[in-house]
Amino acid sequence: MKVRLRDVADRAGVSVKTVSNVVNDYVHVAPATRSHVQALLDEMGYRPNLSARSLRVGRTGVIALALPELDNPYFAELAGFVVEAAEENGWTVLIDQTDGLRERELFVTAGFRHQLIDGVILSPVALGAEDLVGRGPGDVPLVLLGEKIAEGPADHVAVDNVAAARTATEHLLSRGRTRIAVIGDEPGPDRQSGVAGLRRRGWEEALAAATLPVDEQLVACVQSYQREEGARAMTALLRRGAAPDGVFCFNDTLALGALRALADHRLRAPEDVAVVGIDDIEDGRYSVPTLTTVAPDKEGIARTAVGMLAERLAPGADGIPPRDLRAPCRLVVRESTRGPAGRAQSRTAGREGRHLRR
Amino acid sequence: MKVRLRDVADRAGVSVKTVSNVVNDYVHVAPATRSHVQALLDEMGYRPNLSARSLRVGRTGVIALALPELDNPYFAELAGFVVEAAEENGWTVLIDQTDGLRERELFVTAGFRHQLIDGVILSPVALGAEDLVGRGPGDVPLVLLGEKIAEGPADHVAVDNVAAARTATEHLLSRGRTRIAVIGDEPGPDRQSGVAGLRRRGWEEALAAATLPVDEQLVACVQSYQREEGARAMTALLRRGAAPDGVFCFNDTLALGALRALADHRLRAPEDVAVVGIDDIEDGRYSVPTLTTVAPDKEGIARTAVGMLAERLAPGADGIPPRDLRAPCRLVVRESTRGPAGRAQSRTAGREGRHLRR
DNA sequence: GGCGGGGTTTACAACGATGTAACTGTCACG
DNA sequence: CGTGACAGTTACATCGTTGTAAACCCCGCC
Repeated sequence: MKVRLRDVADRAGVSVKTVSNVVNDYVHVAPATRSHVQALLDEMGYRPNLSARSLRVGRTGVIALALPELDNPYFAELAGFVVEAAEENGWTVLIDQTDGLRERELFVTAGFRHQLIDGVILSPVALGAEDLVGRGPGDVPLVLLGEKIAEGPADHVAVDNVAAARTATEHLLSRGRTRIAVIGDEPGPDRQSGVAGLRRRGWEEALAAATLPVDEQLVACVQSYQREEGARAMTALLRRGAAPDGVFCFNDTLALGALRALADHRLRAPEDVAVVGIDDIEDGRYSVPTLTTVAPDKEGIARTAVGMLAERLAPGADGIPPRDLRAPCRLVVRESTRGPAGRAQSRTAGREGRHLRR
Repeated sequence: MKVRLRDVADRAGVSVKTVSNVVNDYVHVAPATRSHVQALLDEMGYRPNLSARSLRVGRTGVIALALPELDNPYFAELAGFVVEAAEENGWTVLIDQTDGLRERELFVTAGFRHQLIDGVILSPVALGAEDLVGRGPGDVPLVLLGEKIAEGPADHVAVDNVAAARTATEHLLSRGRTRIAVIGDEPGPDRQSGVAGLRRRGWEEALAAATLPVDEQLVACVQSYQREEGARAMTALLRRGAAPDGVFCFNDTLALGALRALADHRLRAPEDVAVVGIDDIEDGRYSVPTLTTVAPDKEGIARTAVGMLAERLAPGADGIPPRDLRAPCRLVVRESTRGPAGRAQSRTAGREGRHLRR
């Protein structure tokens, strides 16, 4: 059933290596031999055994993408872009779900599926820079996504979280809101370095620039970045008395949860409370109301990450010091801070991004 | 940097095979030898070269999951479950995005990444049963998801689309709706066999059982199953004059798009138009209004698919004829057909499914 | 006619792991 | 004391592919 070089070689009456040469477009093959062998290759349906090839050449053409969870739309969309970018490099993507568990993240960086993957793109949740010391040129090339580990020993791509958060907050301020809450702070050890800490800092900076005080009553913590928690946090904020007139959620799923909670309390966005998120996930373009958000350049992030891996894998790239790139992001204003659009405008909702690949 | 069996064997003063035996928990190894070798394995940080191992044993422990698109929440959630189920079998999942393209789907079934993957789970969009003739026991084991190719030459898992659609329609009927539209029909060659055809048939059956006529004015076609198309189709329905009082959308993303279009037209769900979808995606639990849906057992589908692959890969399973399994689904009633819940009730929204893996 | 130099082809040895079969011992048993 | 049985260990071949270096052939040139 399986056709090997050997089988083709036997029938063609040439050596195995010659067939191999044809397969690999080696230059010095006589035209007659080439076409003869090629015909047999096609006829017999030869497919190279990639295990054997990779044992020999040390590359598999597979890279791993390790994400906390796939059912978070942000990661799902990002994964889609990574798969696309990888494909342009002739790579296939193996996806791993870490669930944000330290153990699994460590496993991934340590060379998960040893020798079966050429490189790893990881979006760490639990890992800190200290977990990566001791990584050397002998380890699998690693590219980190997101803010958790900046200035570590590995390549790194992220949005500028502080700037993004400031943009979101400033937008709420520009809409005349003065009691601006945040949803998404995370109590815990890495309050400074984590995503939450950075986004919170952006919020504080924007408030300070507007000479507004930081009111701890307006900070809602969450356990995870999912809709459920956003709804819970919003409800908690509303219960605390003096309600906010604007909420900056640390991501879109939290924001969608918050919108849902507002609806439960018969409050309207943006009239009663204006809501902003970060991520620009597809859902936010069709929610009721549509969600204002700070959109990271997901495609750019994916391409950059894949590109960095490509460079690491190129020969003689061992010496390159770890790089740290920022991806741009832009504000996308929708109904949750602007109010319902007219019909003409609203019908174009959702056309902002790419869609419908086919 | 890389540690091979050979390296460990040299330092331990034993043969390569003995080290291999320790690694693989072979029984006949003297306890003293075992602990000695094990200590060295740990110290030197040995990791098996999976390329070499798979060349030898013919298995890689990697299965491929080929989906039309990852940014559709239904597929993203399904992918998450497949990754989980695969992991319990010690497998890793390689994800491929077919974009619903025939060419790519064919490529996948033909043994994509030859010898690097042990099996394939494919959710076909463009492929028909005729494309799979000629698959033999020598090919990669294949499990199909979804309705496109029933009774083909490969294993198959799907929800009973006709029943699901009937359930959805009957629910609308039970809420007193009589002008029930559908969104999601697809004009084209496989009108009968495709998902759209089956779901449409369920709708017709339910109407017939209620002695209601099928009104072609109430059928809205789409180009894809995304929010944008749902919104477009809903708008089209509203423009056609006699508006529907209920809409059955062939999936949840279409339904969310439809809800959005209703909001644009200042219409309320369910008061003016009741809306039902299929898929039970996370977004529908938090949308405004929350979305009534027919929920397939995604986790069950994933486990079944992985389980079928497992059986195919078990020794001596070549003879098993292709199997065809149906996954159950159940109606989940939410606001889009029931009206807003009281506060106490609404606070439990979203707790229906599993959440928060960590 | 021998020699050098190319294009073309080949034999052989890897890559790192594991299955097979054979080789040691050691012990029990007749 | 010879014989088996069996635990423990090993040498060797093998999986399918590709890099290396050498062989081969044909041609032109001295």
